Amino acid sequence: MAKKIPEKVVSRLTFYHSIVSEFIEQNKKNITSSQLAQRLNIDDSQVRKDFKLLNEVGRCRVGYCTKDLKENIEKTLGFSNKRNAFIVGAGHLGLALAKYDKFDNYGLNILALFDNDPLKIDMQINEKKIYHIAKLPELACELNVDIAILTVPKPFAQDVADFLIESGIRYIWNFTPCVLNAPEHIKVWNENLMASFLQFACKEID
Amino acid sequence: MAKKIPEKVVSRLTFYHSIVSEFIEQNKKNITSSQLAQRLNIDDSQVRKDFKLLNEVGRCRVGYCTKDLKENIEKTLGFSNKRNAFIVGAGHLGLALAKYDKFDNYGLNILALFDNDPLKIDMQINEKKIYHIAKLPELACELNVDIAILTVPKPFAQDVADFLIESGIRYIWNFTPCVLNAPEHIKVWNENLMASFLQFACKEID
DNA sequence: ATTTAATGGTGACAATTATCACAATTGAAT
DNA sequence: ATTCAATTGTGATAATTGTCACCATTAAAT
Ligand SMILES: NC(=O)c1ccc[n+]([C@@H]2O[C@H](COP(=O)([O-])OP(=O)(O)OC[C@H]3O[C@@H](n4cnc5c(N)ncnc54)[C@H](O)[C@@H]3O)[C@@H](O)[C@H]2O)c1
Ligand SMILES: NC(=O)c1ccc[n+]([C@@H]2O[C@H](COP(=O)([O-])OP(=O)(O)OC[C@H]3O[C@@H](n4cnc5c(N)ncnc54)[C@H](O)[C@@H]3O)[C@@H](O)[C@H]2O)c1
Repeated sequence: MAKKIPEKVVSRLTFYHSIVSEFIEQNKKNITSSQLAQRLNIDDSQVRKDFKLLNEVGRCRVGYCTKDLKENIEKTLGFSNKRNAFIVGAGHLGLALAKYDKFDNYGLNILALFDNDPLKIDMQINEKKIYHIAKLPELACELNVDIAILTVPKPFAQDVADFLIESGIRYIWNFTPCVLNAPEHIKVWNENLMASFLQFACKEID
Repeated sequence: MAKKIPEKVVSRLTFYHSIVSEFIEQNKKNITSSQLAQRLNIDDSQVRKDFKLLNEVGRCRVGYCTKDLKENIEKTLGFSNKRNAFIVGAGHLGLALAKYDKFDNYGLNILALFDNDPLKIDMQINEKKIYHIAKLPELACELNVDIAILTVPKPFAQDVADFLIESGIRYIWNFTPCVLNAPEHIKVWNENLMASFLQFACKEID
């Protein structure tokens, strides 16, 4: 195993997966590289190159078998390789992420949310409970969670991150507009919506 | 003008901007490539290469002037080049985006939100009003808006997108897990959180 | 004035990613 | 059976992106 899949390919694979799932729902047995390419606005040879990485073979004049393809993508991206995580900050964004149906299926198990607003404590969202942030160290240890999704307001982001790190969190998926300061052994992944928009804006609008 | 800035560089520039702004708040006059690199966990020569693209020159043993650098990044990324947009779907995610303070500063003007839930109509969020979705065609025309940020639940995504396109929307920033079907002249930009996580997961956690 | 060490600048190279062109295959039409 | 056209597979090539090594510069220390 352990074939390294390039970053961009990973991104496309998730899109292929989504489209293929749709085809399967519509009882379509096959899908061609150009059907996928058209939908994503990319070159069809790109699609075939991607599938070659997965050792997925198609048939001329027919395309790829949707069922096989879907399973292959799921295996490649490791959707069955579950990872546990907490959401920290049960505000609008935190709740939206907790509701996002894809995470559960795709290997990211969100076990609970945390907040410091007394009104929110003990609420349930999508079968996940909201705990007081003070409970996090204990629960992180107990449930063996080392991934946190950070969605608190900007002014508190650094302090909360420090607290998470003290609590044993090793991986922070950062949705706040702060570029966090963290020791080297902590992995921070900044979600960068602004950059995403600017690329959209530059590439597509100018 | 019109120097093309590569995609990855755009992403890093937004991070540099954030960190430099912080330095300026702290009254720091200069910042070095290695300070920036360390914070972002990248190579310091990368930072210098990026700045070379902006024609930003630093001084040996001193670094880059924070004020100049910030202005340069803002000019390069076109923050003053305002674009108007609507948010369609005023749920958790839509409201979180409406509250995200960065957009306004960085050239994306969100003028209003739209929903079909009577309870939400006429509410205000962050000085933006929520309108009934039926009002969208008229307002899009009147306010000259051709960008929509799509945050409705998955089952309605395609139908709503079709409606947006009929209403004159040309650019759709799609936050739903659907890969939308759209005619060629419509630009769709899929925000892909799953891919983002998988990259984080693969690169950093394995 | 001289030395030193931190820092920027840059060319060479390596790795990744995308595009193009076209041969090979094969289902379907005749 | 033969032809045709759609489709995959893939090598060549181009474009983008990242890393490394090392020189040049200069503020600070002596
Ligand atoms: N990066 C992005 O793309 C993006 C997009 C939208 C929003 N955001 C950011 O996400 C963050 C959350 O946005 P939102 O709209 O959900 O805000 P919100 O105000 O709705 O939610 C923040 C939540 O954090 C909680 N909180 C505050 N301090 C806390 C603490 N010390 N410990 C635990 N919980 C705490 C609050 O009680 C609240 O429930 C903001 O930083 C926002 O800028 C980022
Ligand atoms: N791509 C991502 O990274 C990501 C992350 C989180 C959520 N999401 C997606 O974003 C979408 C919204 O998530 P959410 O948590 O905000 O959901 P939500 O249910 O809180 O909000 C959806 C809103 O859309 C409104 N709506 C429904 N049908 C409509 C219609 N026809 N016209 C106008 N408005 C309509 C609803 O009234 C509601 O206010 C979902 O598709 C979700 O899967 C995507």
